[in-house]
Amino acid sequence: MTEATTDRDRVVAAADRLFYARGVQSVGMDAVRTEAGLPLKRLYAAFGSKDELVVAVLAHRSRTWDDGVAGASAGARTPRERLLAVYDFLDGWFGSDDFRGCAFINAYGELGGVSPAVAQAVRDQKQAFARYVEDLVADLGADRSLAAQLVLLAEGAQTTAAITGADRVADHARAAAEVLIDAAVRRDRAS
Amino acid sequence: MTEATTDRDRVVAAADRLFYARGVQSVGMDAVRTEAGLPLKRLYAAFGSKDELVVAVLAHRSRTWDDGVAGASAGARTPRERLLAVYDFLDGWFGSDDFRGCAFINAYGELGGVSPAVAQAVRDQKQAFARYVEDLVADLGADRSLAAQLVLLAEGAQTTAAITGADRVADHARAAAEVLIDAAVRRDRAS
DNA sequence: TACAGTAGAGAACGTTGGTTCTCAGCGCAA
DNA sequence: TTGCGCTGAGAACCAACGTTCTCTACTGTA
Repeated sequence: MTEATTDRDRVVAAADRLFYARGVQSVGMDAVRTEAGLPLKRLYAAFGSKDELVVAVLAHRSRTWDDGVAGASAGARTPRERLLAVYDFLDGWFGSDDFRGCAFINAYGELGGVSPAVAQAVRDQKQAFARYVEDLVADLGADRSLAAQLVLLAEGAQTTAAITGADRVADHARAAAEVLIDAAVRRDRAS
Repeated sequence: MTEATTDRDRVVAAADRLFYARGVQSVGMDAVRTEAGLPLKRLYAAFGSKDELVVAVLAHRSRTWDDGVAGASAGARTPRERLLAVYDFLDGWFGSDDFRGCAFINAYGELGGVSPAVAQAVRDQKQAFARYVEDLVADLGADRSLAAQLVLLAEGAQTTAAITGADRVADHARAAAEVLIDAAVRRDRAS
């Protein structure tokens, strides 16, 4: 059981690297096997099919995202700071060498139309993030629609950073978020 | 030459429908042929390879997007209205039955890592849109960073609407855009 | 040493996909 | 009418891929 878990981890890590860099369908199971350094038999013992593996990779990415956001907001003291920490997290991520956009958005574009399991996994992740932002907005005492707006900025930043490769994308998102938060809080106080 | 042009149009329209609904790599050339109602020979006479076809489809989408945005802003009188018209255009698009996100973002996620031609086509489209917004922001007399912020909202709206299927996504983007525009104009006046 | 069970490496299998080729049928000039 | 070039339909071809199978080598045990 211990070895099986280790196999799963190794395969997921390898597949994640390859899928993220090249897309899912451009990567054969043989490439995954080579990257994981495992015989095909053990790969298929760990995951019965490529579909299963894709879903497992997305689940792993989901945990990584949650940890990253949580880590970035660790030092934040107020809901406002915790909200803005999301964009700081994005900023760090965008700067990494292998950054190629949001793996969930990429997977959805590639497989969402043909794989219900993938589509669902992506929806779950996006819903969880929206929920996270909504809770912080609620803590802030602002209107729920602020959360939707802040989510749009985060999503847009991810695709824009991936495609254009521009730096300062996260800065723009953060600056916009500040304006929106302040406006929402002011409106809230006024009413 | 006339027939060749018609063939190209038919193939591009057919491929666009299929690629957009299912992703590029999930659609075989045979399916394109069937959808276009053309013999394979004429298909390959019009486009030498699937890669060429993909690029042509993106170019076609680009024109469609430009026309859509231009059409939505036709009745707008001020730069502010023209900027907000972008989100009205998105709103109408999000409501269409076959909506499945931004074809460029989808293509980038699927093929950007392996096809330089696709990656470039996507970058070109996004850059053109950014330019369009920048020009309007300049007309407005606001700071250039406002344009970057408004682009993020539009991009985020497209992916969020596609994945979550929520309605009112474009409304949230538009509302946020109004706040950002007003704040930028106010800041501009103050300085 | 002899043997049973297992694990690794990669061949093999069946399918699919992109691309090319074949061949039958048709319009048309002499 | 006869032959010629072209067109359409789909078979054929080759490569790649997901998945399974085979065979060899090795480990541990009596």
